[in-house]
Amino acid sequence: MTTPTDPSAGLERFLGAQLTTEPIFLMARTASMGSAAANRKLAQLELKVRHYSVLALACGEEQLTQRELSQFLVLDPSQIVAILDDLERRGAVERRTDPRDRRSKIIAPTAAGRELYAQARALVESSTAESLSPLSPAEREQLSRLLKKVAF
Amino acid sequence: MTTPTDPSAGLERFLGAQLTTEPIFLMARTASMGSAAANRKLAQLELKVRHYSVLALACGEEQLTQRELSQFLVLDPSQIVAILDDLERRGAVERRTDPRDRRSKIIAPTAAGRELYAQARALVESSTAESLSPLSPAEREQLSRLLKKVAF
DNA sequence: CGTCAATCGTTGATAATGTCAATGGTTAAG
DNA sequence: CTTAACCATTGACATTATCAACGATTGACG
Repeated sequence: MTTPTDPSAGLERFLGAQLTTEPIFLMARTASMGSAAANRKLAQLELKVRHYSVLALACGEEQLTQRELSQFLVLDPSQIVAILDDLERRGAVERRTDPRDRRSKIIAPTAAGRELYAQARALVESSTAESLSPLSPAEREQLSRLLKKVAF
Repeated sequence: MTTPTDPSAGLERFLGAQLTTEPIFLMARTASMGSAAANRKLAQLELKVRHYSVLALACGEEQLTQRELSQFLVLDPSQIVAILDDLERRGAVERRTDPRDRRSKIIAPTAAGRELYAQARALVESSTAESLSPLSPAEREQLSRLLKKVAF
């Protein structure tokens, strides 16, 4: 189970580079590698992290409109449309016009959607477990905590 | 100096969502917002983070070939070509064929390039300062440390 | 009540990025 | 001297990002 073209090969020489200090670079790199890894795993369900994220939110407690999805995921509303078209075509979610505001639509998961989410979630979990393997459990907690603080 | 369309508006309702637990999502969101903010600042120098990153590495101690740049930045070699075309056209860097292996080229900064880097760096610093404002100095250190551990 | 501005999802056009195969020049191994 | 591998580059193509416009709906205000 070797990573195809491991990006961290013989780069030790440059670890002292000033860029390595910049959080923006570190975040870009980790996010890039992380989602790439997750995408590889999710491929067996014909999903991408984008779809997974939307599905996850749809399966949550709170009901989200597409507008809220776009804000939460930092994606253009038009992209949400595309993602939902995919998920709806697969019968994983439904669009229900919000009775309290008939302009917006609430995204609701189907039974199959919840099932799909469960499987996808397991894959993502294993993926992040691998990605964060250089960290101790305590450090992973720390990382999540700090990221969450920054993200909102 | 207000952020155009602040993505963190009235999202408190969803902070309990399970997605918020997933590091992959948190990293994607922070990286997305972070680089967007940095790009806005760098725009006044007609730069993007991509260019900044390459320029930064070029200005570092170690000499990098394009191949090494592509690995370090997790970008396809062809994209490095495009970025270097931009930077070289601006007279910020030069491509020098590596005397020890005439296949590869070493990227070297010009005087103007170093000057440009200095300005860009200041902008990026201020951008990350804003992005990480919810964190204490100690926490920022922590975050960088953990990210670096994951990134390599 | 009726206007009018604002908002939502959607579509479509266009730019920016990502991905991948193929090429000429170069190198290392045998 | 041949062959396989590697590098930068190009070009084709897919994915994603960005933005303007539209019909439908809402809320505010006269």
